[in-house]
Amino acid sequence: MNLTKINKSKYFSWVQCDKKLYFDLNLEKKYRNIRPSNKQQLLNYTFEFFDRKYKNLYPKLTNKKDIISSIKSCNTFYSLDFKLENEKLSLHYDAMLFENNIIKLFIVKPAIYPKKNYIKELNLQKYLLNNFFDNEIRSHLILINKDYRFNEELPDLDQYLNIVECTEKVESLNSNEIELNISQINKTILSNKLPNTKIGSHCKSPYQCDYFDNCRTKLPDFHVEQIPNQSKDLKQNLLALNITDIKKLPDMEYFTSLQKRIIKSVKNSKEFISDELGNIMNSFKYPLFFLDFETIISPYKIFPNTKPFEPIPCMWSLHSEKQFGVQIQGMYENKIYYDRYYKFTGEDPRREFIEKLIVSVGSSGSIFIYSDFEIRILKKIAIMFPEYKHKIDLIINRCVDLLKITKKHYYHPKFKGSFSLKSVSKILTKENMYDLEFVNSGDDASRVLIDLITNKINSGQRKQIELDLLKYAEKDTLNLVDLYKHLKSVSEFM
DNA sequence: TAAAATCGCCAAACAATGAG
DNA sequence: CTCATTGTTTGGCGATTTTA
Repeated sequence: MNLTKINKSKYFSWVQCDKKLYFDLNLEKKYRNIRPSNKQQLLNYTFEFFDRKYKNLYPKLTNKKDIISSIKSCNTFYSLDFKLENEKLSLHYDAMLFENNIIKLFIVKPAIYPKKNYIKELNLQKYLLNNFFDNEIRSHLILINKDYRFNEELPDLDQYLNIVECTEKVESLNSNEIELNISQINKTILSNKLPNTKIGSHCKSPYQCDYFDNCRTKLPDFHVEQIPNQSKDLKQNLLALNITDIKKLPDMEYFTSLQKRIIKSVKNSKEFISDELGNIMNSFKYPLFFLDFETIISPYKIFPNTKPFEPIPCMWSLHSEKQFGVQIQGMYENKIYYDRYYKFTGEDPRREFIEKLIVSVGSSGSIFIYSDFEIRILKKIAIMFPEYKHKIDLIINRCVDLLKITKKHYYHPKFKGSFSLKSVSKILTKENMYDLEFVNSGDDASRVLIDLITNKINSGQRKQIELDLLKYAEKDTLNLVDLYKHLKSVSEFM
């Protein structure tokens, strides 16, 4: 019988959760959420960097045989993008350098600091190398220097790439564990039975599992994992209690006030409305604005004069209610206006973004936002365009964070412990389903936005995707309007 | 009485959350 | 990834109390 060789993806699937590996092997691809990798461009940069540095010094080897014989005979070389395997493991290596009898190992990651799971990856690669050679191995990560400033030219790789040596961190890990893991993984693969692993923090760490929902179909609607801000202690206590349903929880002291409120609301199937909500909802000044920004974030250059991972504002959406509502045929109706800005052409939108926004929000009235994201972006813009700093500060002072108000003064069992605008919107009566073809979440929106701006979308689909994105952005601020109306109406009965 | 244990307070460190 | 915010845990430090 031929054992399936373990590769990196299988190994780390299992490390996260044995059930995840089972699903990887047994569920059809269509049920899986395949995300496009962000890594290729950085790999290309790395190859370019190594070629430029070592092409004239050392031979560049590509196949396993040459690599093995060169190391055995102490001949320097470098090698990019190759595969190494023994009878159990098959791994892909980004880059390697062999000089002074030392193997230098490199893994490329579009990130800015070395994370624990990257170190584990290096450790696995090192383990396989140790199977072939006794040489000293030094481990490195090729990351991105977040302080690098893109200019008109191609990035200066000496500055842009951040090569970090992690040998010590890798050596602090236990490599006996790998051997054990491998035999366990083989057992899991061979038995091919669904493991009955319970849900837990591993479902999101280090990455949110593709099968997150698969493991939750038969669980109580109000599972204790939905209780937010759980401390380590609380997690342990809940585990020890062995109660998974919030409704069955006994009264306990060690919950925070927010947690207690949520539990009470779930148990009574009743929303929570604070006494002060009414006053707060009556304290805002017309005209009312509802504002949302869309930004793009990328490790790579999109516009000159930006840094890696710096959010670049490209689009805003603004609903407004100019005056107090009037009664129309018995219904309390307010006229809502809509205004927006966007630029998908590939030119830097930042100046126009702020200039148009300043005009549109005028000089008075409360501006509702959700989270402080918009404020933070505005502060950055103010640094960039000091001539607008004063006007921007005035806008910031008019901002009201509906997230903060909601979290403190309102709860509905359907929030399921989450105060994100998406879960909060679920209680609003109007049809709020995100049911567009291309854009159905904030994630989709930012991905699509960046694809539009960097012109990665073919012209056939472009029009439709633009429309979807615009509709999505409009819906997002409309959700904010509806949330405002909802909070106002529930507080009026108090 | 001196050393050890305990307490209270504060600041620093850490973790979780939201947005994109 | 970032960054602000909020809440929690941790560590330091002196003062007080307990113990041998």
